[in-house]
Amino acid sequence: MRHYNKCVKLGSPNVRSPDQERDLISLLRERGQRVTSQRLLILRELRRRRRHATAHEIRDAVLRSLPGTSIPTVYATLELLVELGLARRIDAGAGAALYDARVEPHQHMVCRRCGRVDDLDEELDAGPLLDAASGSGFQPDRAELVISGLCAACAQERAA
Amino acid sequence: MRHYNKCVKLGSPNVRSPDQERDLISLLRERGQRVTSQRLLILRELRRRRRHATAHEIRDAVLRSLPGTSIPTVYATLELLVELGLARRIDAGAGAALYDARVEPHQHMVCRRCGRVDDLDEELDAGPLLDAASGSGFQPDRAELVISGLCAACAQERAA
DNA sequence: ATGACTGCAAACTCTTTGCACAACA
DNA sequence: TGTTGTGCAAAGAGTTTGCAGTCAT
Repeated sequence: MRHYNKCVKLGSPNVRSPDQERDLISLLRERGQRVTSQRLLILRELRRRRRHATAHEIRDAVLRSLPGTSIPTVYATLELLVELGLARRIDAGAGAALYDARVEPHQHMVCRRCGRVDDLDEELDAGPLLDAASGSGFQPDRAELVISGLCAACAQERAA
Repeated sequence: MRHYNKCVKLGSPNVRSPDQERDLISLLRERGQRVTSQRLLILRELRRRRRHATAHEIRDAVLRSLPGTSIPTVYATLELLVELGLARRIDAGAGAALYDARVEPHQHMVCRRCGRVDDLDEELDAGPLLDAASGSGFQPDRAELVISGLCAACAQERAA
């Protein structure tokens, strides 16, 4: 017999206003899936950050208001959010995967020295590429551009 | 005292004709680095494959002609080849990193179901993106586009 | 009440590191 | 001969899996 932390109930004072997560709630109900405090808070934390976050960063943040939240739950929830179209997963280099609540199209710049990832809000005309992909029998879903190089800080350090 | 496998000497019958790796040899000599049979064979194996390969696939292939080749050596060599501009590293999804001897610009399609990675030989006009990146202080190095979706086989299976 | 979800522990994979020996130059 | 490179073992990081117990519905 093992000892388990109790889950925090939905009515918990830590999960007061799920107004911001209405979209998640209705998507979950549509699919017959449950609305849990973990799911609400993980999305809230992801949205609160301007920068991309790793699963572990999200977990640390969620732990403050929802102690006991486990890493497997964070991973499962982030993957669920991606599936629901409420988050994006960015594979930048070998390290940890990044998650981002900004789902509107934008590109990323990855520093090859410090690993920093920044957004690049510039239009990308991926149309011809997607057409070419379709032509080969592939069913394209989305296109993601990653620009690698040196971030401003690392470039300056290296010049010195 | 530990027991070590002997390295295979350069003159080994397994590394007969390094003609195809002349570029690697001269690059190494320029930098004062050594020409080893591991480096020659790893590049040869990488070039022999039409598809991208993981470090472990390369190791398995190299092991046949050069028993004892170790994983750390394969990783170090692949990274060296990338640094020398003779190979490319592709980060497609969470799994293993892929390496590719095709260094001329081309894009990749990743199947979100089976993980298959295919080349897409289509021009990508990343100029404006790179300019925008430069404008923000970033020093762009290269741009890589990954299109995710369903490969032909998986799309067909799913339709059935 | 019941089945989906969570926490926990541990396994798994990929990659990197430290050190002793080997081999290119 | 000197120093770079390699093999080996093991550590490290990130992620996934199995199972028992819990909570939204």
